[in-house]
Amino acid sequence: MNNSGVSLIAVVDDDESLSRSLMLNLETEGYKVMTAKDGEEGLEVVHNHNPDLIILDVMMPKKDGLQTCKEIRNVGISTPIILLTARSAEVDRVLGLDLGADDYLAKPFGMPELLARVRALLRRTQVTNQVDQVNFGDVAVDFKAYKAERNSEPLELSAREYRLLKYLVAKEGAVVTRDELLDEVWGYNSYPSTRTVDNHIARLRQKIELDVDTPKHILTVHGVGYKFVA
Amino acid sequence: MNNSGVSLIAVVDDDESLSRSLMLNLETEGYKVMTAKDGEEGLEVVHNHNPDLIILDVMMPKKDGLQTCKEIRNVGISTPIILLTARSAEVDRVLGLDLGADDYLAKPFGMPELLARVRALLRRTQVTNQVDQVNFGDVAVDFKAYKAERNSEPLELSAREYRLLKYLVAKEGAVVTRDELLDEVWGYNSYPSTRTVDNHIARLRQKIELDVDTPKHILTVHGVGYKFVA
DNA sequence: CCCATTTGTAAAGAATTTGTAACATTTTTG
DNA sequence: CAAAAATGTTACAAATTCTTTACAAATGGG
Repeated sequence: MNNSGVSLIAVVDDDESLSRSLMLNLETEGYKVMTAKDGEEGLEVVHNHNPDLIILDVMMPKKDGLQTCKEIRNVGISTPIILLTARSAEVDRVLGLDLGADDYLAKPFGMPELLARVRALLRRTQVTNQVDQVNFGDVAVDFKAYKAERNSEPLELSAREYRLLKYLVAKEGAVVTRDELLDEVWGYNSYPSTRTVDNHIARLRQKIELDVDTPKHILTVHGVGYKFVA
Repeated sequence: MNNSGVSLIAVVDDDESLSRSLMLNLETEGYKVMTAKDGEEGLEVVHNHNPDLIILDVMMPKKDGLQTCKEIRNVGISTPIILLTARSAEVDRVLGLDLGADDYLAKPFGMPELLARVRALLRRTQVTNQVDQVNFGDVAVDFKAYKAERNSEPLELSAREYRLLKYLVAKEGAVVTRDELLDEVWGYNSYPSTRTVDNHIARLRQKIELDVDTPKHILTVHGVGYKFVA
C-alpha cells in the first residue's frame, strides 16, 4: 500500500497502446500506476518503487516477461505478478514452468476481467506489505532495499531468506506453521517438504542469531511451527 | 471452525468423480467435508451446516456456481468461497469475483494448489471467532503465540496441551466428554483410549493448578467428563 | 560454458512428546 | 460398608518432531 491507502501497480509492456489503456483503466479504479517498456526497465521500476502488484507482458524486447518474472522472484521479491500472454495456448505452456507468477491472462482479455484479477490478488496478498524494516538484537534488516547488517557489518541473506524472515516478522509474536510458510513464502506453484522450511530456518538462524544453540528471535514451538520475537 | 479445531468444507459440484477426489484429498488433510450435487443442494448444506469454506463449481445443473455464489452473499453469508471454472470460461471468473468469491481456480488444477489455497483462505478468514487468550488465577495463556505464564514465569505447555486447554476454554462452563475431546482435540486420524485424555488432563493440572489435589479450573465431573471455569 | 551461490532433499542423531500400563485413590452403588 | 467403577499418579518405551550435516540439482553471472 506504499504508505497510503493507494496501491501502486507496475505495468511492464512494450505495446504502448495496451500499456496506455491499462494505465487509464487502473487509474480510473483508483490505483497509482507506473509503466516500463521492457523487462530491464521493469526491474528498475520494481526495485526503486516497490509496487504492490506487477503486470508483466510475456512478449517484450530485451528481457521477456518470463525471464523478468523469474528474476524478480529470485531476488526475493514476493510482490504479486500477473502475466499477460499472447494466446491461451501459451498460458498452458507457461503454467508448466514454475515462474512464481500469481496469475495469468491470455490476450485479448476484457478489461473488467483484468481489474477483477487485480482486485483479487491485492486482496489476497497484503499480509507482508506492511513490513519495511526491522531491528532486533544487533541486527537491522531493510526489506525494501534488501539489505541487512549486524553491528554495521553487512549480512548476506538470500532471496528466500528475506521472504521467510519478512513473513515471520509480519506475524511477530504469533506462531507460524510450516505449511503456512510454504504457502505464503514458497507460493502455490512449488511444493517442497516441510523439512525444507526447517533447513531455511536453520540457515537464517546461523546468520542472525548470536548463539545458534539458544535462538532469541526465531523460536521453535515444538509440534507447531516457528515464531519471531524482536 | 465449528467450535473445534476441525474446519468444515462444503464441496458443491455435479462432477462426481471430481467431487469424490476433492473429498478424499480434503479429508486426508484433516478437514470435515460435505458434498452437494448442485447449487440448490449446496445452498441447503450451507444454511444447515454453516461450513467454514465453500468450494463451488461454476458449471452445474439447476443452479450454477455464479448464481449460487450470489445468493449466498445476498443472504449475508460471508463464508469464503473458491470458484472452480473451466479454462475458457473466463468471463465467468470475472462475474464470480464481483459476486464476492474469494478465490478462483481454473480447471484442470493440481490438487496441491487447491489444498494450498484452501489452507491460505482459511487462515485469512478464520482469525475471528476463536479463543486466542485466557486468564485465570495467576495464569495467562496466549494461544496464538503458544505462550503461557504463571505469575510472569514462563509455563511450558506442549502442543497438545495447548489444544486441549483451548478447547476446554472455548466451552467454558460446559462439561466436555472424553470422547468429544478425542474427536476434536486428537482428531479422526488417531484413536487413543479415553484414559489418554485423563493423563493429559493430569499433566495440564500439574502445570496450571495451584493445588493439584483441589483443582480450581479444570474440574472433573464424575461419570461425564471435564469442564473449565476461569 | 564454467563457476559460485542458492536451494531442496535425505539421513542420522538429539530432543521432546505421547500413549499406555500398572498401581493408587476416590467416588458411586448396591 | 464393601465391591465395583471411575479417576488420578507415576514411570517408561515408542513415536514424533527437530536439528545438523552433507550433497546434488538448479540458477545467474561472468
